[in-house]
Amino acid sequence: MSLRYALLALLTARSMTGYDLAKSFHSSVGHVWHAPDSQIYPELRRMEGEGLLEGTSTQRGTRSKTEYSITPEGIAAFRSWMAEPLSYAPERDPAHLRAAYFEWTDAEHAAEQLRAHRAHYVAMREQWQAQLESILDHSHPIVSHRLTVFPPSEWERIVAFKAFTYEGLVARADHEIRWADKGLRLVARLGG
Amino acid sequence: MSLRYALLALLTARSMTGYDLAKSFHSSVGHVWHAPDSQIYPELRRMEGEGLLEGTSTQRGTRSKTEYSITPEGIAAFRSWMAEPLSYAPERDPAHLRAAYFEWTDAEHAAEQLRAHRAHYVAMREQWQAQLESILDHSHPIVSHRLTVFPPSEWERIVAFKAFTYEGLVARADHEIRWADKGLRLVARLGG
DNA sequence: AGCTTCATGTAATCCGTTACATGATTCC
DNA sequence: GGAATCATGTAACGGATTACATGAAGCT
Repeated sequence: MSLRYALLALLTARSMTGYDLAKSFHSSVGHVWHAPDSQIYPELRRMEGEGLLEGTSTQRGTRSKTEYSITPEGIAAFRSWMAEPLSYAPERDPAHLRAAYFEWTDAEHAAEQLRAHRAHYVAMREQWQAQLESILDHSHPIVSHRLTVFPPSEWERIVAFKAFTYEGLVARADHEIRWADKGLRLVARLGG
Repeated sequence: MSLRYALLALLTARSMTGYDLAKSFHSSVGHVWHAPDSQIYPELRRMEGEGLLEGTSTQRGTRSKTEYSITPEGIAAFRSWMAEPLSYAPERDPAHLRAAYFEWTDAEHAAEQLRAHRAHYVAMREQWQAQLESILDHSHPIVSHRLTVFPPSEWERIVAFKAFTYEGLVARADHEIRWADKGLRLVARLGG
């Protein structure tokens, strides 16, 4: 359900073809809300059908591409989603589920899982940190373009909320890394 | 996919009827991996069909109940899942997605979301903390029963890994609470 | 001549969500 | 007599995953 709002968010800054949108998506909001292309294209179609987007197809030789722009109804839908209370999905955490039963495997396997957990969040942390830095110094292409289409009075808010978001994610990654390290020490102490 | 392993985990300690299993589930593993009854019952059937569980139906008047016990194949499946590397689901975080675009709503709505985020994790923290305490002092009914069926040499590991799991979740809740507080200060500073 | 990028998807399947359904028994 | 608990589910739907598919244009 959030996918469409992530797409609308991008389209508030500029119109794009499905392909460009998918690319922008992967290099920005996609770090917070992942979706594969195979979900993006059909969703754009559906949104067009519901009047949230307007699509203009252009032919170029045999190939066609569709440029999507957000409609006033799309903006209204995005705004009303923004004001709606969020509902929190019930917890479903495979890594912690695993960890709770580590006594069912040996020290080596348990340590391996924890190293994988650590590595995963180190990689995520890197991505999020890179996003954060490019947001703060305005070098992020999507954010910097957004600043050109909105008045300077909004710039601080635009940047601050995105920075706040990614700072939260970086801190979360740090927490997961610390948790994995603690687990590794525990496994080492308890042995196999 | 994890649901069945969460169910197997419970059944490694004792056989139970579907109903009792569902109840145990909600008061233990369910805090890490949520599932509604409507998912649990059919999953048990499927697992029985695959030979991971053995079900014995007993009639009591007009009603019947099925007692499930884990089979050797079930134990093997659980062990092999425990040794398997985990695959990490791509990030999909509605709260952070929202926060990234707070400039699209007013200070009051943004603050409201952050207060809801905070309240959600305060409630989760309480649950996780309660689990943690009852694990550490062995008053948790499911854990304490587990200790009676496994040799004392395993007790330390059984308890330590569960405590480690819930400590991680408590710390995560703390992090989310701090993030929300930081957001509230930011919203207050930037105004509406 | 071959690799990357452009430009789109379809199909099958699975997992999970939501809402609804039923009726007996035991405890107060 | 009424509420809580026992004891199960089914049905419909929706979102996400995985694998696969196609083929041209442009750059080296």
